[in-house]
Amino acid sequence: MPESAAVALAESLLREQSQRVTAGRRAVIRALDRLGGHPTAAQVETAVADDASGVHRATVYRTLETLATLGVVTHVHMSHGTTAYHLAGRTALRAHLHARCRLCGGVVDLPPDLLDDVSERVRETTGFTLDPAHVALSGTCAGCSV
Amino acid sequence: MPESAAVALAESLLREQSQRVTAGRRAVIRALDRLGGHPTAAQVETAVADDASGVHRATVYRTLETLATLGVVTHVHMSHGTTAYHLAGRTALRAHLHARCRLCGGVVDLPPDLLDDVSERVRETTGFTLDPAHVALSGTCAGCSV
DNA sequence: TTGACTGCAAATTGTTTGCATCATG
DNA sequence: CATGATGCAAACAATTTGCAGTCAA
Repeated sequence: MPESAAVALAESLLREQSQRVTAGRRAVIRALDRLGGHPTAAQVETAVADDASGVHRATVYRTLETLATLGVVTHVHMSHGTTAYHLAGRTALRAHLHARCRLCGGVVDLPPDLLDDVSERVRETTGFTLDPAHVALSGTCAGCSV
Repeated sequence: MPESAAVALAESLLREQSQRVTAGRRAVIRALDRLGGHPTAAQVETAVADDASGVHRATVYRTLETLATLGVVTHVHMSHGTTAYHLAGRTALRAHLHARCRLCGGVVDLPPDLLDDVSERVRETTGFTLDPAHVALSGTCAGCSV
């Protein structure tokens, strides 16, 4: 998906759900698009400040939460207590999984179906329904394992 | 493992590694033993206060960290940013996994080998080495799924 | 005795909230 | 022009740190 297309899509998703497209929200969406990867709210805040200054920290958090509930962005909780966000492309019918390197903090994407059979097994034996996309797994990445 | 045995074991593990056995540390260990389950640092703090008052919050955190590095306790990071602890029994050759209900906050234990083949697959394909015991998986428990 | 451990208070980090004001739809 | 979004400042929760005093070994 080309860069600005993701931004346009996000804005139209807002309008579809009769949400206001404000300068702050647009700045957050642009920042997410520009940053790519899995930025934390704090990183988005910094990026927004670089772009369109005057957008307050609280607005960034409120906007990210709103966008998440509208399905415009996806969020993952990281092991050390922060939350990472990224734009949910139209093609992302299902959110992929994440693993975060405990040493360098880098995040790698994992296939969405990675834990399907494990989830099934857990549900059968314990009644617990896993939602593996909601938290990042932990470990050490290839670069840090040397 | 009987209750006081776990406490005695923890203290001897401290001595073995030439660490001081102080009143504060003992209170933390007793609290962990008494609480059972997967208490957070804040819950341990409260329990310690009930038992032997005068132990400071900072001491509880420092003690839990020390005990963790010494292998006396195990810790798991929860999705909402807290950390849960429990005494690492001698028999726990390998730490089991955890899943936390996003609705009620309850923690269920999962078998240690649950993600063995998934981990293997991830390592082969991406070079990332998972450590699945380090973070709690997320989802909804049987009771909250109704 | 002495260095590790503790208490205290204050700083940090990440995030949220109440309220008055502002601007989108 | 009404309602929902924003800025601001202050509250928040969980955790950490510097420092001086204390105590286990």
